[in-house]
Amino acid sequence: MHAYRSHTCAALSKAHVGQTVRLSGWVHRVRDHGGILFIDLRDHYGVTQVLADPDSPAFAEVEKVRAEWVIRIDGEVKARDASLVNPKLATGEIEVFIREIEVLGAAEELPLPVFGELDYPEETRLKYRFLDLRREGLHANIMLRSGVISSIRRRMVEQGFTEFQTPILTASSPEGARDFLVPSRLHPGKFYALPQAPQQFKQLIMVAGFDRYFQIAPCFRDEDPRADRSPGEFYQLDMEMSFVTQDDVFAAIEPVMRGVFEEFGGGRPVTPQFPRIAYKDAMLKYGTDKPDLRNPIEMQVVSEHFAGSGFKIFASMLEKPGTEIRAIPAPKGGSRKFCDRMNAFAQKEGLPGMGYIFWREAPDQPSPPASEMSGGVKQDETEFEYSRLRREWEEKYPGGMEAAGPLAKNIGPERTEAIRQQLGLGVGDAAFFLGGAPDSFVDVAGKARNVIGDELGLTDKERFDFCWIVDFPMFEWDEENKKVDFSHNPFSMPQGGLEALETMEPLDILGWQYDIVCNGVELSSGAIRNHRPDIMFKAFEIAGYDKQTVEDKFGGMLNAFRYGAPPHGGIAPGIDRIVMLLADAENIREVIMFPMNQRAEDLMMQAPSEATAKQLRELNIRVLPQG
RNA sequence: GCGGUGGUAGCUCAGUCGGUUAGAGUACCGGCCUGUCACGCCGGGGGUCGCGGGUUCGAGUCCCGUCCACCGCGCCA
Repeated sequence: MHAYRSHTCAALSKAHVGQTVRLSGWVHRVRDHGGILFIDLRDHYGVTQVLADPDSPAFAEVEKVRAEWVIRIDGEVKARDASLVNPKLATGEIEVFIREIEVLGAAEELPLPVFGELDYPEETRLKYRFLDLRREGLHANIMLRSGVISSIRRRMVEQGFTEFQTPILTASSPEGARDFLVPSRLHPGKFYALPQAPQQFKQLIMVAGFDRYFQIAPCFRDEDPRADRSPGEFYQLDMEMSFVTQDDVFAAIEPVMRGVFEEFGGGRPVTPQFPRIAYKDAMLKYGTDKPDLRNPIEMQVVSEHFAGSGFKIFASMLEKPGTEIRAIPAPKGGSRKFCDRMNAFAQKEGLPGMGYIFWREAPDQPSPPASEMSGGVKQDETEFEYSRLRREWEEKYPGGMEAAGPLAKNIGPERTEAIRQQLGLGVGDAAFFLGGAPDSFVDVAGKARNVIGDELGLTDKERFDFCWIVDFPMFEWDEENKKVDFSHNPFSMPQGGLEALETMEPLDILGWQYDIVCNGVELSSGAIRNHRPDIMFKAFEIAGYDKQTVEDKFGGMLNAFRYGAPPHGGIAPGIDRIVMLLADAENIREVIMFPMNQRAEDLMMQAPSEATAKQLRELNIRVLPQG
């Protein structure tokens, strides 16, 4: 028999009854009844109940084991009585009667229990990551990650992509995030940089004629982390293809993403064909360029209903150029309580507030509360005002519907009704209104849309809703430096090519740039690249970089483009975020085997750490005292 | 760098208005228990209340400072 096991802890069933078997694993749980003792024995594959009683020669030894000891047992497979079968266990129809036991690895008192799915503090979990990884949830997430990556590889290879490795020790990139630097021993005073992405390499691979490249690529950026952004390093499905348009890239990657989410999404529906949403439309309808499409709410422009209206704040706002009033419809949000809560939310987010209207059934008797129907009019002078308003409302809302909220009163019934019809709302619904220069409120509008969708239960959580965000602007106005700058990737091809750059208003030029968004999470950015030096110089000129600067910074790639570069493009979906979505994880550490903490430290390996004097000497490096 | 929340037993947490010897569950140790699968019952050990200072007759609790963790902002082409 094998030294450690004849079967895994998931392998035994009724078919093995009567056999003598050998199992090894961790003691998951001990239940000692004195005269009989049960152990749930666990390995990577599953759990098997093993037991002993005084008839077993090993009984005295078995009584000594504790949680998380590693043991090997020999014993015989017994069927359980029908009443004793454990349906929660794959091996629940059998148990193994222990004849012999060997302790392979004892365990001290645990700093972190493996049994159970309680939450524990990050610090403990990271310091004892090997224990945390034994636990069911995290263990499953890591296996999921592995499955996702091999599925991606298979799908890419099936489509004719080839995986290549690109350098880890490379040159500092002048644009983008902060680099990790690695000192060069052979070149005192010089440094390598870890790649922020294999961007330039993959473009060079296209110039080199390999046509279709991909890589599960490690990327390094020395920036502060977030819950969904690990410190320092992360992985991308980096891919690039030649002789393609934007449509070709979509056609290549969309089935991979959809396939992976269908394969690992646990049956949750996946968008059959990813809709394409222009950046401009996304900002308008969703208040963000990474919309959660599970949320059905779409915002609309309603400026016309407020221009010249009795609601002076918006009316006078609209007299300034570049301002707008936008509405967030909130189906089923028609209660004062909810509306007030959302108004408070907007204020917490730094806006003066968020006006609202909500629609409800009109009371049978024409006696709406003074506070709603008559606005600021005092109680004792309302009688006349009342009946007039009442008549107006009843004419306008024959179904017995009335619009409540201060805004409705201020703009009057016609405008209120026009808004209702535009937004397609009815009794029980509400709408919120934000005004001003869109830049000043879209962020809050986008957040409010999320909160409304969540609170009203409009957002279906059991789905994966994908979309492409396309037509990103090539340039944006950099307020800080008072100049035009690239808004995303400077290496993207502008739509319209050189002619657009030469003739159009820079801020109106769109790029062949695109994002994949799923459930409000930006999974990746990509672009059709600018492979023409002349167009590149022109684009950089618009952003204020002269020819020499471009030569100095991107000489390597530019030089390659001078010797026959194919049109090419690609994208790079983030592996960690894909797995997060599939695992329903809020934190990226839940899908990374050995993550660092919020301060970019590895508490288990004690990284970063000081270098020895010898190491520093070899590298010609002196560490400055901390000031 | 800034803001928010937190730090009490190995672990998860409670601790009232500042007042007796700081508690519970779990883990650990001992005892009982032959059908449990979060086994049960009895008993025991275990504390620099993150750290430093202050107010007070008296501080886990209030004040100041500081450290640590997480979350967010800045940052992330």
